[in-house]
Amino acid sequence: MIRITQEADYAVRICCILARCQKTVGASEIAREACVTQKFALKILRKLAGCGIVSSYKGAFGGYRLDRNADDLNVLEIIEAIEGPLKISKCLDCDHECTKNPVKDDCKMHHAFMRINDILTENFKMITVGKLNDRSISVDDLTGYMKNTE
Amino acid sequence: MIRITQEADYAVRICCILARCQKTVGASEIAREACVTQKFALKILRKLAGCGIVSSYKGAFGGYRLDRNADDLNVLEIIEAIEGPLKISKCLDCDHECTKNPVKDDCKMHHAFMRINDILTENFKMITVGKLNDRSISVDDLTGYMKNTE
DNA sequence: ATAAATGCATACCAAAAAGGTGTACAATGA
DNA sequence: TCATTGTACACCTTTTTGGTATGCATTTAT
Repeated sequence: MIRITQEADYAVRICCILARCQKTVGASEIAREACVTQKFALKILRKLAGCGIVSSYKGAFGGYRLDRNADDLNVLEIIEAIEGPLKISKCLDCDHECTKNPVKDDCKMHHAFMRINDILTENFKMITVGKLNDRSISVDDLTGYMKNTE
Repeated sequence: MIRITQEADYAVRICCILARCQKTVGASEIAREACVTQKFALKILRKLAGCGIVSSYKGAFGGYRLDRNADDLNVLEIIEAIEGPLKISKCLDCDHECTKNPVKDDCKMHHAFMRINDILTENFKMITVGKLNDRSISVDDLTGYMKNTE
């Protein structure tokens, strides 16, 4: 159903929260802020930590801290940290295998999906955590002018 | 995982096949061409028929026929015939309810997702069955120049 | 040292969605 | 009138999603 997962959605929200805090925050507080259970927050935070988006600190007064500048951290990175590389079709999973069509050049849909995938990728990349947190920014400014991939 | 369903993928392929045939084709032949079981093809074809994309004919020598001009039938319509309206986030499902955030204007992600959704919609709309079938068209021509939604 | 506070790793589970099948029926046309 | 086709709908199985449980490892305050 071409849909972002709840987990990735939470991940973006969590990054926004951490960007606003600018300090180490415990998982329980993050979970409360993001309206998600602590267990689930921990699972998400571990994935973000694994990709170098957040740093984790153990022990008393430990927690997580955003490891990146809010304006350099984009939504694509966060989504891919949770869901893996963005591929809108099985067709794009492996370079040498199209759905029911082994010859890549014979599968026009492969090219079509590849193009849509690029467009989606580019646009997620343009939305940064900084922009999401900036309440003064207008909807149209979120992705900026569309780049033509040509 | 932000992915087109296999069913929608088949649906597009089936429309491409029907566009090339230009005649009434039985479900069994369609299924064979699309490399899918007949039962599943029938399910897909019924959805396409329900949306007026194909017409169905019962009885001996019955089958399905594309009810639209290949150049006017775009991939968005086919996907939506199968999966329903394109909504990349739960956030967009109902106008008055954002995930864990009842006040729409407080949910920046709502706006971000809305914008991404529009971009995706526009681009799927630009890919027609005619273009997919036209072997002389280049990858870059598939969606044409990107429109800025501004 | 040691206890409390925290994160880590892994396995597990339930619900939902995706992908697909079975059965019985209805319409058509040769 | 019967073979051929589609229709309707309920059902099933597998995969993905969303989330939990358990036990362990690390850190810091005291």
